Amino acid sequence: MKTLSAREQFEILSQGVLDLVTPDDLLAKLEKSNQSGKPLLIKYGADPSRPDIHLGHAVCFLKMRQFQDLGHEVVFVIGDFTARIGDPSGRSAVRSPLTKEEVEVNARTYKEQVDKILNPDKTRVVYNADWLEPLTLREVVRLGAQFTVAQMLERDDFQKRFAGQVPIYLHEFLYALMVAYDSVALNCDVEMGGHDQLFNFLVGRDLMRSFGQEPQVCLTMPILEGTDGQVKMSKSMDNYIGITDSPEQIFGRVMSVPDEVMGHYWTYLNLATPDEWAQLKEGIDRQALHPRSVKLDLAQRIVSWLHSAEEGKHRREEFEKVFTRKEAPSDISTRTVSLPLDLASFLVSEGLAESKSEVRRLLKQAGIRLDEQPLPYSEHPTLEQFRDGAVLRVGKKKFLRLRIA
RNA sequence: GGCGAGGUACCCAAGCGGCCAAAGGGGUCUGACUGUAGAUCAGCUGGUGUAAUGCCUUCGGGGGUUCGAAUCCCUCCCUCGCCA
Repeated sequence: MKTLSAREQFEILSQGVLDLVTPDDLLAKLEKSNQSGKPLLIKYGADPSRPDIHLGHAVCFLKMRQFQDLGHEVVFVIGDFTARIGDPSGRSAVRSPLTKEEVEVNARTYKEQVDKILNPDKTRVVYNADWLEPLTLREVVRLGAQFTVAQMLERDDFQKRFAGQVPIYLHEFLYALMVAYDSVALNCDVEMGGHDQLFNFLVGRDLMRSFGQEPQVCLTMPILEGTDGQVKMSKSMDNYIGITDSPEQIFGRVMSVPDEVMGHYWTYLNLATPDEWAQLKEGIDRQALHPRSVKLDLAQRIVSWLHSAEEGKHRREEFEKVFTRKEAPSDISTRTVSLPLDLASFLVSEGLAESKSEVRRLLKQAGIRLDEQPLPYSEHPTLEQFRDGAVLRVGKKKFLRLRIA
C-alpha cells in the first residue's frame, strides 16, 4: 500500500481539509516518513465524557482512515485526566467529573464505535492521565509560563464568553495546556480534529517547539451541521446522527436535513467528490433532479455505509411507503390489549407520550390516529372497540399495532 | 476587601404582594400546505384530573412577614462588572 510518493500522499490527505498548518510541514513529514519507513503518528483527542460518536466526528475519522490506508498510525488520546477533573470547555454547562470506572466504560464504547470507520490494527488508544497525573505543580506552572493570558483569550469561545459576561474558569486555560502537553508526551506528527479545535492544536504546536520537538502539523476538518442545518452537530443540541443509531433512525434523520446543507453531508462524508456534488447540484437547479430523490440517495448511502446495502435499500423502501404513500410501516411492533382500553395510560406506559396531559393535547390537535382516522378528543379517551390488528399512530413517526386479547 | 448589577420554566427574557403555571421570543411537539426537508400559516408546550376561580410540583437554597409571596424581610450559595 505504501508505494505512494510523499507528494501523492499529500494530494490525497490535503483534500477536503479546512486548516492545514502548515502544508510544507506536512509534506516534509511525509517525505521523511517515506525515507525512514516510520509511519506518521496522527493524534486525535477523544472526550470520554461523550462516548457517542456521530457523523460530525466521522468527518475527521474518514480523514484519519486515509492516513491509515497510506500506512500511518492513529493514536486516540482518551482525555481521562481531563474528564475526571470535569471540563466545561466551551459549553456553558460545567460538566461533572467522571469516575475512573465511567471513563473506562466510555472509552471502550468509544473504541467499538470508532472501529466501524478506522482500521483497528493501526489505531492505538492511550490515556492522558498516564502522563498528566505525574506532573508536578512546578512543571505545570512552567507550562503556564509559556503562554500569556491575552494569547489564551484569543480563542474564539473565550472571547465570546468574556464579552458576554459568561464565566471562564481558570482551569479552562489549563485545559488548553493539557491538550497541548498531550502532543508533547506523544511527540506526534499530526493532530486532527474539528475546526473548533484549531486553537488548542496551535498551542500544542508552540509547546512542542519550546520542548525542542518538531512541531506537529495541525489539521482540521470542516464542521458538519446537525440535522437542523443551523449549528454544528452535537449531542447536546440533539441534532446528531449517531454512527450506531438504528438504520431507521439514521434514514429519517438524514431526510430531515435541510436541502441547503445536504451538499456538506455528501462531500464531508466522502460520499461524493466536490465535482460530483456540483453535478448533482446542477441537476437540482435546472430541475432535472428532485432534491428529495438526491436526499433519498444520500440517506440510503449513509445507511448502507454504517449498516449494510440491504438495510439501506430496505429503509428507502420503507420511507417511501410510510411518508410518500402514507402507508403503515411493515415492521410495527404489536401490543395485545384488552377492551376497553384506557388510551392515555396506555400511550404513556408504552412511551408514545410523555404524560396523560400530552395525550389530551395530541387528541385536541388530531395527532392520534387509529387506522389513519384521527381519534376524537375526550377527557378520558377510551377505546371501546376497534378492528383487531388496527394501527395506532401518534404524531408522524410513532406506530403501534393493536391486537385484541 | 469595598461598591454596583444579577440568578425566573428546555434556552433567552418580562414580571416585582392576589387577576402568576408566570408576558414575549427561540426551541420541542401537533395540524394544514409539502418533498417527514425548509419556508409559511394555525395550535400546543409542568403534572394530576371529582373538570374546577380544584389539588400537587415549579421563579438559586433555607427561614420569616402576610389571609395570600416569583414579588417584602433575614440568611446562605452562585455569577458578572468596577475599584483595591
